[in-house]
Amino acid sequence: MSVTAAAALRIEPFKVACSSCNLRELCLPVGMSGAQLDRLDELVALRRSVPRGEPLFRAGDVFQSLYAVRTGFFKTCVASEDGREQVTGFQMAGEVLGLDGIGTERHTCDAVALEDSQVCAMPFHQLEDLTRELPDLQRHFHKIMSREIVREHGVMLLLGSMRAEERLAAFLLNLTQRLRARGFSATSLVLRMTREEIGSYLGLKLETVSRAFSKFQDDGVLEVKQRAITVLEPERLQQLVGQARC
Amino acid sequence: MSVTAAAALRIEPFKVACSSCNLRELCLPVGMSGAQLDRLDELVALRRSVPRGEPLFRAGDVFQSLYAVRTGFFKTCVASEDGREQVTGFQMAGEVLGLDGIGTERHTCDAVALEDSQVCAMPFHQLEDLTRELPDLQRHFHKIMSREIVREHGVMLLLGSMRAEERLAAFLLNLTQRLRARGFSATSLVLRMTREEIGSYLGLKLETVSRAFSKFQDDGVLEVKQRAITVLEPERLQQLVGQARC
DNA sequence: CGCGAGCTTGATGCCGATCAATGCATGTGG
DNA sequence: CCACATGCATTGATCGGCATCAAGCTCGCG
Repeated sequence: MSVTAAAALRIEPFKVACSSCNLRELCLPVGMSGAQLDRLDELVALRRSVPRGEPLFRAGDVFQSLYAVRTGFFKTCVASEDGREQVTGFQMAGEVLGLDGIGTERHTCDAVALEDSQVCAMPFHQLEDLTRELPDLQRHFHKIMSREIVREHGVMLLLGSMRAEERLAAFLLNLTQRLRARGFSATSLVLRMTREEIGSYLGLKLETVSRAFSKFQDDGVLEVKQRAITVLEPERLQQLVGQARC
Repeated sequence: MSVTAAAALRIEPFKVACSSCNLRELCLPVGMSGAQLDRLDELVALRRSVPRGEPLFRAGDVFQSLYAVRTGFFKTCVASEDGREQVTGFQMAGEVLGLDGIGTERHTCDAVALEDSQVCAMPFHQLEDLTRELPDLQRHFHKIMSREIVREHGVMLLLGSMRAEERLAAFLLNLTQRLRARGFSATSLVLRMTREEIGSYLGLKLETVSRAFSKFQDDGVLEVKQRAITVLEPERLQQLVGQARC
């Protein structure tokens, strides 16, 4: 589908429904009953397509909705005044985007599609209203926010105390785990992001990321063909992450 | 009343009440009316004292309550299996502890008092119930979680792309801002944490933190006497943080 | 007073940044 | 179909910032 055709279909003609979505075990509706799902369906009325390279939202944009990734892949990144940029996360199907905007009513980071993607938009104030009626939904929403905080703790640990190869190993293990949870192979994957984006996320330069990939390949831990990665020895990646520094 | 509540009241005979707390403009009750505050007062029935060096909770503990710091100072830290530790934050009066535990029903980090401290415990399930009745409280609670996410984005930027002196400058500016919001001097402060804890938070070794302090002192930006810091030229700290890398 | 925890300061070395060149895949126009 | 441009990745050489190792120093406290 061309970019312009995708734009024309910005409001999808198909009925968007959590109740019939194959991501409902990963997304916001986890653990909700049929009647509850119907209520959520009313809320999630809008599906949006985001072509590769385009932002779903930008820092400074007024915050209105949370977004659940339906298909595709995103990165979120923050920037300081002087232009330094930091990728703060990568999001795949079933994951939620936009939590950063709740605090200030404006988004504080950019969310950019790394491939042609679709999201479900959930107007936040309506979602808040609904969570007051549906305790299960409220509970789950709070868990999603809390887990994001815990995930970021993990990234801080990585950035604060791991060496380059350990960081990349942790990153790859995290990716494969999330892919496996979505029914994909845990051993072969195609990276959606560049070496530079991986580096930004891991606090490394792209050359260092590239060297680490090559090292892993030389050691027989991975097979690397540009962005196509095959994990040959996952347990050695695991070792690397759990290893003491020096 | 539970045994533990009775114990706490023996230590602390005063009625704990958000409505009469001088932190109500910084803490959970921000922007709430008198009637709403009364409801919150019912919830926050328990005050707990935590002596310096003692944990308020530990990773693995069952999650039951959020805690608002009333007096004192805390650090939170996560550890990986191999013993690496990362300080993920420092919390002062009016700030909330325990958000990490919501996702898994267990705490995922340690919260340790850096000086003799007091916290208000808020049983989380009761808080959730109350937020369903008080939209203002719900809104504010969501903002607190979101701001924690945004704060961590900032730390990721710091850890991923700043050099040692920039990190320390950013840290000091953040501390002084928060102290000023509490009515303290923005120029003179006493650090509650060791060089090692600062280093852990900033992804540096304690020697590097110490050298950066000395450098700032030599440059006339700070006066450093062990943990007593005087900021002589805040604008130069600000410069440092906003500066491009090389 | 002497001990110990925490802090400072110096010397050295290493990891990853930087600079630079080359390789490789994709796309575009002649 | 080839020539060429472009974006991304790899690889090598060099450099620099921070970690590491190792003494001293300061201050509070029993």
